Amino acid sequence: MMVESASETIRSAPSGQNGVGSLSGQADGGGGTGATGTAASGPGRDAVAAPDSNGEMSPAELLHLQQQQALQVARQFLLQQASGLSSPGNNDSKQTASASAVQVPVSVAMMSPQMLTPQQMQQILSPSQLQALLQQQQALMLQQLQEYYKKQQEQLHLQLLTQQQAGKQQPKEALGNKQLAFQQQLLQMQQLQQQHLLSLQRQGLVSLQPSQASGPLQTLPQAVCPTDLPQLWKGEGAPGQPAEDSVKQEGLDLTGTATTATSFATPPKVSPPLSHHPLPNGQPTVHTSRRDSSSHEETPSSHPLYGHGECKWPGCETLCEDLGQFIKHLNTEHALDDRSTAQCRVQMQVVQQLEIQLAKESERLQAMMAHLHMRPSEPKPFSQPVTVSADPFPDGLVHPPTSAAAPVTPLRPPGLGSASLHGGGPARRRSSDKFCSPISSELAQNHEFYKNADVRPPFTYASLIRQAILETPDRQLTLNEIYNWFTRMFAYFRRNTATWKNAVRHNLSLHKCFVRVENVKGAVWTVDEREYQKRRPPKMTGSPTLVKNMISGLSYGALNASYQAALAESSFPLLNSPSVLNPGSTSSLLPLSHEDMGAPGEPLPSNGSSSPPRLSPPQYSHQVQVKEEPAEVEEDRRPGVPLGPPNPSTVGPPEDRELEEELPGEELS
DNA sequence: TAGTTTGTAAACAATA
DNA sequence: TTATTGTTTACAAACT
Repeated sequence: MMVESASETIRSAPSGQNGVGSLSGQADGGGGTGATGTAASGPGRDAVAAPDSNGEMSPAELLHLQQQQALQVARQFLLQQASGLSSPGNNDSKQTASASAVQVPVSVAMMSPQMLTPQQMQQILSPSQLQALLQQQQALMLQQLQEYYKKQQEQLHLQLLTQQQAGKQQPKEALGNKQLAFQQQLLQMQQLQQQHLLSLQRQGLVSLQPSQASGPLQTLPQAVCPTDLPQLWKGEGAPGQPAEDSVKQEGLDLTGTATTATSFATPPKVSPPLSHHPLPNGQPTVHTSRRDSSSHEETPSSHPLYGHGECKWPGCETLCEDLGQFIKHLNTEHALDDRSTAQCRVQMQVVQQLEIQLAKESERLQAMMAHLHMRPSEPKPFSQPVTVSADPFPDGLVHPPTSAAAPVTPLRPPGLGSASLHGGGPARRRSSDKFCSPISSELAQNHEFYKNADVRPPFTYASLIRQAILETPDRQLTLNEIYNWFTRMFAYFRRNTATWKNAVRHNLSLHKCFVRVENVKGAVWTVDEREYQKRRPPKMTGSPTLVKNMISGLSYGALNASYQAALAESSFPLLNSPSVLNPGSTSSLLPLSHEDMGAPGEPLPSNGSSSPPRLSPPQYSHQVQVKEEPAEVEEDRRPGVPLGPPNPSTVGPPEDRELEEELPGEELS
């Protein structure tokens, strides 16, 4: 990404010795707050189609705006439809259906069609209930759809008229583009409507009967289609302006307005083999499906492009007495030519776009439903950390989707004071570090946030370094890996590299809790948990029970894994207690320090016993074996042998005694 | 108010 | 020679 390359640029700049790099880093840090590429490339569907800086709206922007509005309403409708499956509405059809005393469970009502299959519904409801419900929902949805699309199209029509009046002095071509955009918007709504109904039909919620298929679906466009709309397509294909060009233009507009439809940038290069009336083969459009499902089967005298005595070709409302006349009209007016091909392409793009948008909206809806569904089991936002991939964060919950399915809102995560947000000058994070939740859970919770938002994490360098190290199975990292962890986890650390890297190195050297170990591969850094705990004595202001739990939690939470492995054989009384010797509880608490235990009042990880152990005992032993040529290096660097370098042979009873002496006292002080 | 902790900057040395 | 890594000192700000 841009950010990476930018940071690499800074990094490659002369930095280390003379501090030149740090100067550049400072200048960088002081100024461009939030103007980084991270923010721009952040999660977001909002990052699409940035509007022009000029005040006037281009047709593409207008179209985009309208698409957004339409989608918004459609989304609401979808949600409404999902939640209102049996909600006691005031609808007429609903009331008629309620005569059959259909009582649908609330749980059913809360489910979306995506969540509740017809089979499940059949299990829940009796056949009569099911049928009544289906009929009722069908009528309700059709009516709602009708109303909704009517409204939207009326609105469009109004806007179109306004545009026409305003654009009277404008060149005809520009006006044509706008009209085309409007027409396309209209088409999109039609398609959305049809597609929605089709999806409902697929799910068995709506049985698209022929009469209904040709009812609202076909009457709607007609009912609300403004009289001047048919001229749009005709005008668009007027002589002197090749339809292909306008479509290309439109294709560009689509590219600009499509949210994620990258395929629009490359419209189909080969014109699909067009016959006179059918749509292109293989095109998964609603037209095709609808034709297959309804029109062709039951009424051979009908045509998907013909309804209510009108030609349903986009933009054409030519009145045709009968089907024969319509066919004639179709063959003459909509024959295989450039214009028809172009219109067909537009339609294809419309359908494509709608499919993508529908998929996105469905995905969003499912994520929302999933989120709402799991909410009751989510007692406290911060007390229950969430799993992030393989991170060894203590948890026991299902991680809510943080990917595209659930876009991360770049808001300040809860619990962060304003001080945690980076601003000018050095950030003094102690307050936030003190008040914030445990770093692991906080990180887990806001992993995506910190990853994408250019926000300074409210943790000290020491705690971050420790977290980085503890996240690895080996509990050791090279300096460069620590760097990478910082940049990977935090967008904030993708800039000012000289500054924070210096700080990292400084912290590594400064704090005794970070132990440098010579490995075969080179030097790696480990965490001496005991030293880390010493660093900042916890404040035991909670209830006696809390303090007690805290102490016991600390007793093994603060221990390095390897050290625990060694201690497992020792006679250390506390560690020999059943709870401590329980591999499950031990491992689940392993990454926690007193800081991770949270501030007083926060739930202790004792309730994390239900969460699965994060590391298996073999992993501990794996950690033990890491350092091959260590001990002497350690000893002459640090006065006391850290428990970080986990060689069982070097870790012995003296350590145990030391721990036995120090631990309770230091934690209680 | 003094001491501590933390962040930042910088100088310097060792090493790849 | 250069970049990276590691150590150390100094200073300022926030906090205890």
